[in-house]
Amino acid sequence: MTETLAAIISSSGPRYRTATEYVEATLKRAILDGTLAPGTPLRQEDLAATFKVSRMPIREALRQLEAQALVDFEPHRGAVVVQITLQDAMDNYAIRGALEPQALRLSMPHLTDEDFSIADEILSEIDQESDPGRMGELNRRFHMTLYAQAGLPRLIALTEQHLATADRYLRFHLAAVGDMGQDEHRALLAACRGHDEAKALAVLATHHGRAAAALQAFFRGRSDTSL
Amino acid sequence: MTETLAAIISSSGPRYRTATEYVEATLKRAILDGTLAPGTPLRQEDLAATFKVSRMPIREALRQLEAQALVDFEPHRGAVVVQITLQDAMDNYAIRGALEPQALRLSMPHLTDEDFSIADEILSEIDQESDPGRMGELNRRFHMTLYAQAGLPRLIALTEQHLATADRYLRFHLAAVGDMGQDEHRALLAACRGHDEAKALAVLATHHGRAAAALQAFFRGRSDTSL
DNA sequence: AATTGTTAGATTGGATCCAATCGACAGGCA
DNA sequence: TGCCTGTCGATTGGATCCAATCTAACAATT
Repeated sequence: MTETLAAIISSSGPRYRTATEYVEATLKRAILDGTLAPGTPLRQEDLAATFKVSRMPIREALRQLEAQALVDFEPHRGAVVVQITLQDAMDNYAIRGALEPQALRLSMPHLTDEDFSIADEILSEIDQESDPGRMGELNRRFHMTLYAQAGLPRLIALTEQHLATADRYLRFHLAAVGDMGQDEHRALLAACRGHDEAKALAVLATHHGRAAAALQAFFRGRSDTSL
Repeated sequence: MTETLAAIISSSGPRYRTATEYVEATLKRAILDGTLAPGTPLRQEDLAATFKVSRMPIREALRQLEAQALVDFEPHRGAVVVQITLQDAMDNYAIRGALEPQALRLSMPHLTDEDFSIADEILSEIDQESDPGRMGELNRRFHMTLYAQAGLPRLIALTEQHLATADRYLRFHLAAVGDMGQDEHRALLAACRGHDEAKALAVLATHHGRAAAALQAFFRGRSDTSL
């Protein structure tokens, strides 16, 4: 874990205002993209050394991640990256199955031609991409583009957060199915272009249903339901 | 603020495992029930003195509250209780308008007679209650009773969290309307008893719509949209 | 008089230190 | 042998300390 994490750290992107912010964002990315596997214990001392800060910003960052259900905290026993369970995955699909249609409904009437062409472009990129991590990001960006005009920042942020945690499952889905439903993506985009709300919502529901079913199948092929 | 907060602290309820847990739960309750008004600056030193702990557990608790969008953090300027804006309230209604029907749909088929009688009892309590803070809690418990059998812990927790933040608006709603829709509560419960999913979802949508409209009216009667 | 530069106090961010708790292992005892 | 218990190292929870930054008041200059 340490090498890869150190690599992420040095690959400087945006500048952060505080160490806590920086640690939180980096750890979050590492958990979501699988660099930090489920169940990994997060030793404060080790992380402090890796990030070259004291334990305090680490602790604050871990608390924030706890509130986002990305790490589990057990008093005096430390934090671990939360496991991926079939239960949690289904839970996530149920939440997104509620939030995304709402976001889409509110956003659809205000989508612009520019939004549509951005979405088009993302779909092309997905076709050419093979790296699962990057595909997850593109998938998320495609969906969020369609929800972006909902006009309600909290709803949008919440939806994005749950789409992001789905990245953790998406890699298994990809392993099982091989594609991520580009046909449905295109059908969804077409329905949005045509301002056909009913059609768009139906396609979105199908999209979610297929993904959930694929993930269930993946877990059924395994002995345990956690990982 | 200090007196009331101190009262909350001394009114010992459950025992907490760590000071951080305790501070977080107490601050959260104080923010949600209005003891800590929107915009209140949260000085770490003051809170530490009030809670009789050092600043560190305070900081960790504040970070968790930040992740729950209950306090705003500005680097080197401290934390303040987030403002209540019409925008945020509408955002909250949109989120609950997505989550609660989903929770109800999944829970309804598994509701037991005991659940129904618990819900009955809560409705009676609401009738006899006049304190706004306590009414908010009872309202939340009524709704959550109907969602409790959804079987998906994250969905339930997320729904409860957003119902809880609604307590912050509920007092204005109560001030404007005077009652909290007990007729609709009873209609909703009856529909659940009769396993009439369509009816229950329709009543729930009406319930939300009325509440949102009342809150908009309340804000329209004011010069600004924040508070 | 208004604006800008400066400085002191308050407050937070981060580091270091100490105390409390947990886990593992070794040894005593039935 | 199996179980209980006590001790020790590792690790976290919490306290204290120092550095960085912000705010506000005041002085100086135009």
